[in-house]
Amino acid sequence: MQSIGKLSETVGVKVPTIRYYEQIGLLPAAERSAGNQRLYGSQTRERLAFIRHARDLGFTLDAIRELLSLSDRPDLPCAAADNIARRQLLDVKRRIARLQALQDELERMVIQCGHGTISDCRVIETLGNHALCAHEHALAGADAHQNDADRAVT
Amino acid sequence: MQSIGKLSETVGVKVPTIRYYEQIGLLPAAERSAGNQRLYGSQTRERLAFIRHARDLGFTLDAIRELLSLSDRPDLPCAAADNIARRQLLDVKRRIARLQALQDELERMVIQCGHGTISDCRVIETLGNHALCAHEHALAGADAHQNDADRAVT
DNA sequence: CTTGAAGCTCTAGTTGCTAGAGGGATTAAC
DNA sequence: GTTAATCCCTCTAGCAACTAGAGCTTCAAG
Repeated sequence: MQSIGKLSETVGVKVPTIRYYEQIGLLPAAERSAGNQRLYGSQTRERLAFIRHARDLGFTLDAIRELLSLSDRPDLPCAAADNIARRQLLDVKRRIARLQALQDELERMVIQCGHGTISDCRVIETLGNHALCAHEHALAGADAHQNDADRAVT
Repeated sequence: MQSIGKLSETVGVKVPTIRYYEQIGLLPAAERSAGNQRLYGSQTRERLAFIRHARDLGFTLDAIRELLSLSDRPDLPCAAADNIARRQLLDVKRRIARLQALQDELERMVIQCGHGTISDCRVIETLGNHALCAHEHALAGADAHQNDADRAVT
């Protein structure tokens, strides 16, 4: 049985985050010592490691919740888990594509900077006048108004 | 002079977002009509377009605040603006690199899925056991505990 | 037995918005 | 001229996924 601090250390998740996961029901309520301190066994440790790993791969807590409930039912077909992972993969691919467009634009901006004064700064000018852009990045594409997922790229 | 709705439409920023920008001081307090409704001229419209464009390129509101205050002083050297853009570019590059690692890992997970039951699901198994990963993505690298910027990748 | 670290609960803050309640203003049709 | 629809106003609260801090208790080492 480990204290929350030890668990934090071994799994690599901060103490308040572990408490937060318990609070939102991702982790079961921990056992307590005589003095009301949380104690963890190997089962919760593994669950936390699972969460940590999935977070590292960019899954949302909601997706992780789903994956965890799937992993509790080993007899079900794995299509659902597969789908979640595929969705995540698509999401990652979309984000990469968008970031790459941003990278191009930023590179253009930075390269063109003549290091003079603000009044002829390419960075400021390009930001102020979208027409100077090489391509469209988020603006005026298929959907002029971007959605949350697009915003989340930052 | 435009109403907030028209401004929203022409610039492509939602009405509550415009009010929010005013509230946090990114936009000046708008003029008001006799009936207390906001009215906007071309100057604020341009400022908003600047903000919109910079947001699209992934700049934080703080960075945008800085860029805006720079653009108000055309006589200053443009090194500061250049630096902000360079920082942003580095950030984008780091994010792309990290997302690409995630993409690889997710692809491996998905490809190996035998479409059997959860009990032999590669997705679940890989998430539960980080040792199965091909490389290290965020875990156990130079710094075991990831920082905010890494998290922000989602 | 004391001291300092680690733990506890609770509230509030972060970023960049978004949603909703409960009202007033404006405009177009009739 | 009025009425209905649509806009706009302010204010508060909520989202994800934590993080930080206050003010307290418990534990482990010396």
